[in-house]
Amino acid sequence: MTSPGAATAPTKRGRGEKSSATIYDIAKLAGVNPSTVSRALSKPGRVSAKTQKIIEDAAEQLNYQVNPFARALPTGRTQTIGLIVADITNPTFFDIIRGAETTGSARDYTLVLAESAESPETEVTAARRLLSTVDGLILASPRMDDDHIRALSADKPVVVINREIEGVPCVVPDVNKGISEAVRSLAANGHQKLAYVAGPAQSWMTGRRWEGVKAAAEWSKLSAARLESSKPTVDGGRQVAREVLESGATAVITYNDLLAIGLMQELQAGGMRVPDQISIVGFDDIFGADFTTPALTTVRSPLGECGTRAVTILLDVLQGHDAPEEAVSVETELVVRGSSGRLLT
Amino acid sequence: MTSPGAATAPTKRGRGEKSSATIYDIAKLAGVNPSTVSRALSKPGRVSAKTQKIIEDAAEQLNYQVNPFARALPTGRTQTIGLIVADITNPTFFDIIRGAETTGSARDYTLVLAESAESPETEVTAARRLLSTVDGLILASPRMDDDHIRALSADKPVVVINREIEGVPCVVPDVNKGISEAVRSLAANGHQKLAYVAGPAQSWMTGRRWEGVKAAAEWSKLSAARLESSKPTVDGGRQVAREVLESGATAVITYNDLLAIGLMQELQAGGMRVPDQISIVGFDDIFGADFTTPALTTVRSPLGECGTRAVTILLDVLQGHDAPEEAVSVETELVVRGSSGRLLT
DNA sequence: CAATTTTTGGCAACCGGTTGACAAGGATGG
DNA sequence: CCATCCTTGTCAACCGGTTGCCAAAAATTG
Repeated sequence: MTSPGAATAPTKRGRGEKSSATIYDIAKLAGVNPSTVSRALSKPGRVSAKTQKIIEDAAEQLNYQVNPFARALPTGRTQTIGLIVADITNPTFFDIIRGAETTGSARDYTLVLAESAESPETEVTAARRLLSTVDGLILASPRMDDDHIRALSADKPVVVINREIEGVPCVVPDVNKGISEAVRSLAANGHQKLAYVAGPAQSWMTGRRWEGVKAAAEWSKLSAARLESSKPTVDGGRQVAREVLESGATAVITYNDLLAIGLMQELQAGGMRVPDQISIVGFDDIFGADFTTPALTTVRSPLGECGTRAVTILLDVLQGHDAPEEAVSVETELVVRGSSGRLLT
Repeated sequence: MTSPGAATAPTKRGRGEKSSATIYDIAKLAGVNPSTVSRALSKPGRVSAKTQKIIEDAAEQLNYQVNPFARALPTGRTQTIGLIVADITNPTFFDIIRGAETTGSARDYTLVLAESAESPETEVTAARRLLSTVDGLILASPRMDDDHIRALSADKPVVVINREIEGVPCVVPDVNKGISEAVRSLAANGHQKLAYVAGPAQSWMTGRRWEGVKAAAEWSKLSAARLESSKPTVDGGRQVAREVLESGATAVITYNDLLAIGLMQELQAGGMRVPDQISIVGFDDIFGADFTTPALTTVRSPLGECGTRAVTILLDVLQGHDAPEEAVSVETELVVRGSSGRLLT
């Protein structure tokens, strides 16, 4: 213990006690049958307190760890949940991943991560592959169509984030609160022409957000125009800048923060002053949204909470509880920073 | 086939062909022994081309997928690699995760992710837990001590990113090139007093970077002072701003970009102009480093490549190749953006 | 104290693959 | 044409747990 100095080869493959003990070893040591060990360790109350203790001590002594595969084989339970995101690079998912990982591991579930690279086909493949090795699946902003998702969901529990699908448990930020706050704030600052920069067509959310913006604008008596972006990234934001200018809008709400940041950079590069000449409001409040100058005003979606909620629902379903009938909605809110404000002409 | 219109309940748990076929089903269909099926499917060349074909067709027809658990049980091979990062929230790891996931899934390995929340103990626990279910492990910027890592590495292949450990394969950005570029560039811009803002004490990298800075500064005849930060985040950067000012340095290199961004924000809030009055250089070139105004000059570590290389080495080792004797080093380079430049007094 | 019910532990089959040992069948060589 | 070697498929054991069924033991009851 004290001085490992004379050890032969520290890097050698462990042979001795390393290769983990089995319930058979425990059974021998405790003088009982392997099945009793199995029961003592996984069916609380099934064996007497006395034997339980003996077995637990033996297990402790042998430094026993269940072999997850041996367990999974007959039971199908893997203590593992899968998470598929469209794009690992996209910071929107960072918080979701984090929320899911944290909540999962708090309940002794391991998170398995896969990426679909924004492609519906890759997504389906990845989902199928994962599904066979996990107890349940979380799809964050899935790109595949509803039927595929329902098919997966027929096999094992599935929870969807950022999209509503009839018959599948969903966690969806309720955009309306945040959007109306945003639009009201813009209206209060004297804006009259509003533009919405949309995201990818496969994204269910982009439509949802546009509707919210349209409705809120109507309510506040603003005009709202919808512009399309090539891709929902900083680059896409830069590319849409010209169209924004041409639209004559003085306030822009974008499908996500990345677009907003790119848009702002491009407009500033062209000499526009934000927010004096144009206000920009993003969506999601991703990591880095406050790195910009001015810092980005944005409608925050509690992404971390989405991850957490999704895992919670999933694990509840796995324990036999019913999934919530309706989509679980989490609140969004406007985070006012420097990129939106009064028009100075 | 054509019209499933009259199907009873599409969402019902699949019973029929859903619950996947086994090699026994294939064997029956193909009229051979299950073990022949096993060989046909995993030992190329072991069965005759004719039977091979028959079996493959049958497998196809039954839509066969191996049961990973059944396979893992006798062999120990899981087609899975584990990745442990200190903090999922820290964007430094985003690219590593991404690189690892992409490379892994290209070679049909699934990535399992765990977080240590910056705690050495949690990290050891997570590592132990993961180790039993994966074929190999990647530790990104591990916080646990060398001996723990060697112990893990004695059990299964381990690759370390961002730290060098004798006897364990490592992928480490070679900071010297980037640092000397940075220091030279600062010197060329007339700076004479340099400060380095260090990261957490457990981080092996922070020392390494400080040494690089010290050596390069000496070489370029600059003075270099080392300042400590409370934590390697935006907030930590803000807190260290006063010390930086007091140090009298006109150029600052920080342990990472987060610190640099926080520092810059705080200095700007206090009326300092960057880079006119003070130059700031970060480290890593994380996502968002170019969101700031001015955009952050930084020493880029090719994090994505680190992830990729680590996975490659790991999979090579798993296939029986030898691990590289020495730490694999990937190049760093200075990315000059707006936050560094000539001093205007 | 015997009869009955409840606890508790053991036996053995099973989950779905893998693999060493072996024998039948085919090819080759002397 | 027979001996020999190689190819190819089969048998059976095994990986490490889980679980239904049963019987022995213990606890309860009349």
